[in-house]
Amino acid sequence: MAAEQLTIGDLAKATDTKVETIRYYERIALLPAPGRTRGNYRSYSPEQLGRLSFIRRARDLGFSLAQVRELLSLSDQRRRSCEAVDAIAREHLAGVDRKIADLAALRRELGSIISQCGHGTVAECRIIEALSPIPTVVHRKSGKPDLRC
Amino acid sequence: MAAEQLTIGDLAKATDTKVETIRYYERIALLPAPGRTRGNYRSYSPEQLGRLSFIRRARDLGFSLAQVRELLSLSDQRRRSCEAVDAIAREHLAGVDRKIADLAALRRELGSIISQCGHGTVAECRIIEALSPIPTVVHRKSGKPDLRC
DNA sequence: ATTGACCCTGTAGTTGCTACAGGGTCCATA
DNA sequence: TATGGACCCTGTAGCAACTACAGGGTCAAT
Repeated sequence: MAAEQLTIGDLAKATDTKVETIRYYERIALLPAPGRTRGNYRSYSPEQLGRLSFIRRARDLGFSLAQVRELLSLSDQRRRSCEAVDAIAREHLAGVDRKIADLAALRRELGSIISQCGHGTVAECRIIEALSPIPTVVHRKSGKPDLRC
Repeated sequence: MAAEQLTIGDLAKATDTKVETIRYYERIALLPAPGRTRGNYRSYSPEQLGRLSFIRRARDLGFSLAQVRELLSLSDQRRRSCEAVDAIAREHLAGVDRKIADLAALRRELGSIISQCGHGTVAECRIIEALSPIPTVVHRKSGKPDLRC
């Protein structure tokens, strides 16, 4: 392989990505199909390494592949205002904030359920109990049963 | 349909679950196959409603289907100690804590990247820059490129 | 010549649903 | 009695974002 060129394994090591994942990115056209060697091995330029690093970094930060795709296409239009880039990042940040809030609420509830466990038998277990809301079943004369927790 | 029996739609409404999801739970044997009416409609007992409620509540609390399966099988052994139940719940709680910590770290990093955006052109955009660590090329044996901004 | 590490394609699995397509059933109303 | 609409049935395929083979080919060193 020529001096500057890299195998898929090199790329994988450099970016801490599985070889299969790189081929997957190629299949979904996130990475352009690289050249091939005489033996039909993929042969990457350093530029492709940069592109893959970008993708992996964005993925590590929790951007979806759709967002990554958009960021990549924006980053190619160097003279444009970076407003759209900023918007994507802010939107993602808001999503992360929502997720944190949701998990915090969940954590509180889970913690309180666990704290009630008296370590007795399953029959008396408060955890199981807390997970078993019994919905009331009300059969109405003129229609479908009305059921709620 | 007999007095106490419920259709799949009743169950869906009562537990805020899609009909397809209930059939999916049956397919993966999380719910037992119910009886059928003459017209081949699924016919559920209130007991099945309780089981589905349990599943949905646990899912809402972030337990995986594998964990739900385990909790369900434990909850059937009423005379056992609830140690195992407690362990699953605690393990899940620890997982939630890890996720919160990860997201908080991500949030900090994302926030700092965004704050550096000068709102100029894409060429000068710090967000894109922060996402584009240029890895050192060539065949390295150990370590990966420094992907920090 | 042989080994072993690497590469190739293609397909199927993962998790937890969700969305049809193409039919059948049930019941109230005209 | 016919018909319309709401509900139900099975089966299959799709989503994200990979991951894991199977069954082979290539390459460099010994």
